[in-house]
This record gives sequence, structure tokens and C-alpha cells, in this order.
Amino acid sequence: MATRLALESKATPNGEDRPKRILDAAERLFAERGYDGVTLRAIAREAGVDVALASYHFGRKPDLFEATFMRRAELLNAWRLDALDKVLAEAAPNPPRVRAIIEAYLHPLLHGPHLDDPAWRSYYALVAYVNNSTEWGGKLMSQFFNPMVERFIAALRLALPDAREESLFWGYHCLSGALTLAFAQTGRLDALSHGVSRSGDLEAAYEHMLDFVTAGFEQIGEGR
Amino acid sequence: MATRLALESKATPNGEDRPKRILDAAERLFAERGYDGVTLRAIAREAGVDVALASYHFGRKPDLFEATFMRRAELLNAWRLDALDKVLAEAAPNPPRVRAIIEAYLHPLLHGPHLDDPAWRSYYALVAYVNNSTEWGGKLMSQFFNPMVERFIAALRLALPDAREESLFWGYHCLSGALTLAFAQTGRLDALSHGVSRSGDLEAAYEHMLDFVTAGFEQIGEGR
DNA sequence: GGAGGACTTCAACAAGTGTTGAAACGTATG
DNA sequence: CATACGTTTCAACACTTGTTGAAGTCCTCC
Repeated sequence: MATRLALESKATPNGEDRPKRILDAAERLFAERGYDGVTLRAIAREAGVDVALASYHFGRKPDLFEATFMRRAELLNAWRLDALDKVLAEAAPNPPRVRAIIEAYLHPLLHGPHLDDPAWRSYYALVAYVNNSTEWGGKLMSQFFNPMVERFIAALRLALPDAREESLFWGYHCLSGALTLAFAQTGRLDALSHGVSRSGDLEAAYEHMLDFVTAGFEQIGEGR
Repeated sequence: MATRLALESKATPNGEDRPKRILDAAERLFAERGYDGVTLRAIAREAGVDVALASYHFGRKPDLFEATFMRRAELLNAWRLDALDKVLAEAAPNPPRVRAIIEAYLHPLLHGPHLDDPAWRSYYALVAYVNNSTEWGGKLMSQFFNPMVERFIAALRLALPDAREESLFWGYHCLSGALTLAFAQTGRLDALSHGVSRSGDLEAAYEHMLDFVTAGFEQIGEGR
């Protein structure tokens, strides 16, 4: 069992990079059907690879899932924290603006060229799946994202010095829930709005969520 | 195959009401582990019943899932629409207040004695699961809840006559996402806030979401 | 060229899957 | 009592599941 970090996986001698193909297939399928809805055989078929190869490279099925989830998580954190650092630096020595903080949280994910990559869209759906799952979803999310989230909440505390502590966390809950549902790309909005809004339009989601959530947090800042 | 409506299921001659016990078990397990994470045998074991009985009463596995999902859906709609009607009637002939509309959407679900019922909490987690799932989750949600949601959006349109149509739907998206995450009761907030806020405290969720979402929608009303 | 090692395939395993048909049960009606 | 019927059990089915050990392939380095 090799289980090397997927980011540094190189093309195998015969030039196919099968571990990457397995992760890509797993990402797509886990995002679509959830952990239990996908068999190792389906992943192998999708990747054009023998069943046993998944076990060889990633160990047992839960490990493959974690590897899939982990692959892009750190990149997400880096994007967001970079944006947050920039916001804090530009505002210093004054506290940052709420809107700028929310921007730093949303913009790196919901804007840019990677949105055209179906693999990234699958990954977002996977994050949505994990974030709403009760069991070990909680542990995965906390493990990979909590430190980053704590920094954003600290920034919000600076921007909203009069806010109650409790309200900050519930405000983040609203933000996280809205973002998660956007990630899921369920298409529910398409039917509801008869085409006026499309769940898959993540850039539109960004624009509206930014305004909406900013207003929500600013109201929190007004004392109680 | 009987497949009678679960709400009118009566105690069987030997006084056990097995169909209800099956639905209760299915509700609990489907909410915890998702559709594919639960076997009919696990449901039967949880219900203290033979495996074949689930098929006998509810047909195939997807039908059992739909029956579980459907059982309480209409009750939810009735609660909310009653509350909305009251809000509209009290405001007439003036347009309703945004806050009152959001209250009508959230309060009936996140307040009251049924919150102490673990079966209802399971059902909420089940709704969260369905709402975030891509496949037929979309169809189920739209089928059962869209007519109700459309009435709420119509009310919001009255309250916010200057709002852009697009923004109304994305505002609802934020509301729905926040509520869904609360329904999931993941406990993520407990770890993040070190106990200050608890994901399972749905009454606290109600208070904070009401303020947050109302502010979000009112900002939408300010023209663009 | 040959040895070694990473990678890939093949075949098989025990266990568990949804579903069904036949038999047994209990009860109320004729 | 006998009949009919809705309900429940039992046993089995064909099939799929994750995982593994042995065999095979390919490339590299001595």
C-alpha cells in the first residue's frame, strides 16, 4: 500500500496516473450518490481500472473517501486565509469591514476559473454531502475546516465588537448553511423560480449570498 | 400489499401496529445513515419485526423511503400555511411584514412540544438529508414542498415590492440552507463555539435565524 | 541480462443485499 | 365449525459487496 499524498502523484511508468484517476472517479461518484451509494467496483469502472487497485493505493473504502475529501481541502483553506489576511492587512489598524470578511470567505470558492472544472463542482457537492451528514461527516469537517473558520469568526468579532458571542456562531451557521446548499447544486431553485435563478450558477449565488449574509451579520452587530 | 396511508394506520389485531413501528425505525435509521446506508434488515431489526414485513406493507425499498418522508410532510405544510394565512389576514389590507413571514416559515417547525419528540428530530434530519441530496432528493422536495414555498415567496413579494425577482429566490435559498443545516443537527457548532452554541438547540436556532434572515431579506427590499 | 520492486490483474472468499413465494397464524364472518 | 382474508414468518433465490492473496507485468538499476 503506497497511500502517498495525491497532490504529488506522478504519472506511472506507463503514463496513466491511475491513483489520480481513481480519486477523480471517487470524487465524482461520492458527490453524486454519497458514501454508501457507491461501490468500489463502480469507482473502478468509472476510472477504467481494476477493482483491487483502489484498495492497493488507498487502503480500505473509508480511507479512499477521506483521501478524496482531503485532496482539495487544504487548497480551499489556503485560498480563504490568503484572502482574509489581505482584508485584515488592508484595513489595519482599523477593524475590517463585515462585507470584506464575507467576501474573503466566499469569493475564492465561488469565483474564478476553477468553477468551470467539473471536478471542482463535484468536490463542492462532496463537501455539501459531508457537511450535512451526521456521523463522521462532523469529524471530517471540524478536522479540516475548523481552524480556518475560527480565524474568520475572530475577524468578525473585530468587525462587530458589540455582537453577542452566541450570535456570531449562529450567524456563521446561516452562512455555512447557505453556502452548503449552493455547493450541493441540487437544481431545486430552477424548478421553484421557473428558470429565473439557477442552483448551479455559483457566481450568481456568490453575489446574492454576499449581500444577504452581510446584512444578516451587520444586524448582529447592533448590540443584541 | 396494503400500502395504506400511514397516518390512518390502526393497531393490528394483536395490538402492535407494525407498519408504524417500521416507519419509525426507517425514519430513525434513514435520517442517521442515509438511504443507501440502511438495509431493510437493519430496519426490521430496529422495529423488532421480520424482514419480509417491510416489503409486504410498503413495497420496494424506495417506496418505503418515500412513505417515511411523506408521512409528516403534509403536517409541516399545514402548520406553515396556517401561520402564513394568519399573518396575511392580520396585516390586510396592508402588505405583511417581512419578519412576520419568516416567523411563519420557521416558528411552527422550530418551536413547540414536538421538538422534544426524538421522532420529529429524526424526521428533520431526514428532510435535511433529502434537501441536500442531488438525485431524487430534488424531486421529493419539490413535489412535497414547492407549492407551500411558492406561497411564502408570493408573500415576500408583497412585503418587498421593490425587490428583484432573482433576489427573492436567492434569499429563499439562504433561508432554506440555514434551516436545512439546523435540521441536520450535526453538532458542528458545539465544537466550533466550545459549547457556547449547540447545533441541537433548535429554539436558539430559531431566534437567531429569524433575526439574521429578516435582515437579509430587508436588504433585498432596498431596490437592487 | 538478471534481480528487485512497484504496480496491476485475476480469481476467489465469506458475508450481506433486496425481494419473493409458500406456508403458518390469528381473527372475524358466514 | 368452516371459510376467507389480512397479516406474519420462514426459507431461499440470485446477486453484489469489500477485501485479499497469489500470479503476472513492467520498468529501473546493478
